[in-house]
Amino acid sequence: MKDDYKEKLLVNDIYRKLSVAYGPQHWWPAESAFEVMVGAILTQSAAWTNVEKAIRNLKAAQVLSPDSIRNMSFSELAAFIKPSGYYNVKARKLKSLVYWLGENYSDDINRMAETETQKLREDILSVYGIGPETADSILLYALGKPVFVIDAYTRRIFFRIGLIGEEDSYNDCQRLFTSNLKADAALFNEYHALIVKLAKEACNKNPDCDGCCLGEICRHGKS
DNA sequence: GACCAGGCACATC
DNA sequence: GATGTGCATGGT
Repeated sequence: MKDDYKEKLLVNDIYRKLSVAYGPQHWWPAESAFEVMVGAILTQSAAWTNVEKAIRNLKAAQVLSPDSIRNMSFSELAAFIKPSGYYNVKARKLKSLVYWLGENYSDDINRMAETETQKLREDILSVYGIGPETADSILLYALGKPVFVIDAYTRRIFFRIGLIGEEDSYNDCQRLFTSNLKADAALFNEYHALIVKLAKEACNKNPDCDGCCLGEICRHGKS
C-alpha cells in the first residue's frame, strides 16, 4: 500500500475515532460571526474560560460590535477584555480588526465572505495581530470557509502519531488535512474541535499521553 | 508558587 | 531565517 494512501486512511480514521469517542462539539461557541472574530483574537495564548469573561463584559456593556469597539477609548476596551490576559496588545489588535473591517467591508461580514478564500486569507493576515491560526479560525468558524485550523494541540498530537514532522511549517501541517479530507467546512470545523477536546481530556488525565482514545494509532511514550 | 492556556509581533543575531 | 522575548490573567 502506498504511504500517501495509508496517510489518508489514518487521517480519516482518527476523525472517525474521535467523533465516536466525543460526539459533536458544537464549535464555535458564539452568537455571531463578529463574536467569533473577537474571540479568535482574545483566545490567543489564553484559556477559553478567561475569554468568555472578557466577551461577557463586552456583551453586558452592549459594545460587542465593530462600531462600538472603534468608538470606545483604548483604556476602556482594555478594561473590558482584561480577564483574557495581554489586554493591552489585545486591545490594539481588536482596534486594528474593526478599523480594517470598516474600511474594507463597511463592517459587512457577509460581503467579506464573498471574497475568494485565498485572497481573503492574505487580506486578513495583513491585519495587525492576526497570524495564520487566527486568520484560519476566522475563515472557518466565522465565515464557514473550508480552511483547516492548525494549533499547538494539532501539532503535538499529530507529531506523536507520526503524521507531522517536528520541522513542518504551518502550511505543511495544514496540507496533511486538506490533502486527505474532503474540502468540507463542517468536517474541518468538527475535526479541529475534536482535536482540542482530545488534547484537553487526555492532557488533564495524563501528562504523558495526548491520545488514549486513539487506541493503536496512538504511540504516546514511544516517540 | 509554578505552570499552563485554542499566538503574535518585534528585536537581535 | 531562526531564535528569543514581551505581553498578563485566572485556573489547577
